[in-house]
Amino acid sequence: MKIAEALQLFLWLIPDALYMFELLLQKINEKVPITPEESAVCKTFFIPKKLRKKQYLLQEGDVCKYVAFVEKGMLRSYTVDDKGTEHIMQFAFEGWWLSDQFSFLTAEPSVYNIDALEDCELLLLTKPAEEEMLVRVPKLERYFRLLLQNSLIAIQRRLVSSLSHTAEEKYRQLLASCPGIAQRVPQHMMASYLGITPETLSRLRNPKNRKV
Amino acid sequence: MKIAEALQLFLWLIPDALYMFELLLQKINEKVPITPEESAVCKTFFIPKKLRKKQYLLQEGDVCKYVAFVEKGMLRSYTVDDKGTEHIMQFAFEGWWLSDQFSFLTAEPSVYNIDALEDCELLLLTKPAEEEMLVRVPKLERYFRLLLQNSLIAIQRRLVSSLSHTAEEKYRQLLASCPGIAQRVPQHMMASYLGITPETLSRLRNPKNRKV
DNA sequence: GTTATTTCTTGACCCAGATCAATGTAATTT
DNA sequence: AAATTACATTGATCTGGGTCAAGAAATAAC
Repeated sequence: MKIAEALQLFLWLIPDALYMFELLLQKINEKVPITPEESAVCKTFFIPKKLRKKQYLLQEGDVCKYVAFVEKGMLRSYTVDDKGTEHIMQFAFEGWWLSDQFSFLTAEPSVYNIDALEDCELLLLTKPAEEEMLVRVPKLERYFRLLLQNSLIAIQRRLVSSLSHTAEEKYRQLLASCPGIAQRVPQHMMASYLGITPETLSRLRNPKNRKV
Repeated sequence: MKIAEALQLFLWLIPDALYMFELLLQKINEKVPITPEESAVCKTFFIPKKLRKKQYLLQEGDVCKYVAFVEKGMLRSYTVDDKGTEHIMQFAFEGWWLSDQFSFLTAEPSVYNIDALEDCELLLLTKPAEEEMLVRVPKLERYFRLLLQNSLIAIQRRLVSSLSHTAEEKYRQLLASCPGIAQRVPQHMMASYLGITPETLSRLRNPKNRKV
């Protein structure tokens, strides 16, 4: 608790870090209305962190110590296979959470890399901080359960899509579920996310280039 | 609570239903050791149910009211697309849990069907029963979190596999992660689970039939 | 035991998407 | 501004797995 109080004081002194919580609190309130007092308590548990483009938040082999809330910027998680090919598992934009749940929960080394695709402002939460926070603001249990639920549904939908849809259908579904992604993410990364080659994605975006 | 007590008494009168809890309690104890008293409390919340082969536990459009623990037998969950093709999402054997988490949690109509592939003995848990049980035996919170965690990891692994492996690799991975499945599940259902056609699966099982 | 269904195998053929390769076009770096 | 490096397009060609069709085995039904 001493550390949390010191952090609170620290944040007070740095106006820049103050409005970093805006989006987080807004997102929480959308699902679980909380009082200003609870908001204040909540804030004390997060570690603000800025990440420059291309910097790692997590590297394969390390234990994932944080779940990250994205206030600003964009990240991705991915694996690298034996041939050196990257396979993107997830993107995360403003208002999204990202971590390796498995490594975070079990404290086993992660098989994922997470890095910044743009300069980022993050709010990090450690396991002990999360637990203490849930004791102090029990309402948030619900919020975190909803998050887990949503990610389970999203990944199920993606699995079905990858098993029974064509490349084009998968691409359309991605655009629909995440509008604006095409403007921010390089094409070859979307291809990796969809499990298709960059060439195929390019072709289906420019129907003129289709084979005869 | 009255209902739970009545149920307890009822079970006492039917020796057949008594040993139905063996596997469940064993599975729980593997992950979260509980006392005999806690076991006894735990038992009162489950509804034993037998299901004949081909009977439904859940039909598309209905709300999923139960999570099911499989004491005996085997089930599957699946969707049917607009062309009438079945897409199998999951199998569940003895010692596994099965439900549509999304429908169960949100009480919205399910998009899945769940039916029995063999005669089954199940233990059903409703949402209110689950909540009450977790209050009475808080240790189980951990058990259920572990379950959710594991299913998230399993589905992630399957997604990676479906995006970047060949049909043969996916099949091998299925056999490895679920030994004995080939002896119990019809081949065309494994094909559906893997997102390939029955013909392709047949060919890769009999390498002689490979094309030249 | 015979018939009907369901499941599995095998063949011939086709196509979506991969691979290989070359060129064009931003972005970064120096 | 020139030079690297990273991304995107386009073409030519190949292939894993799909589709269609017809038997063969195995189960279930009567």
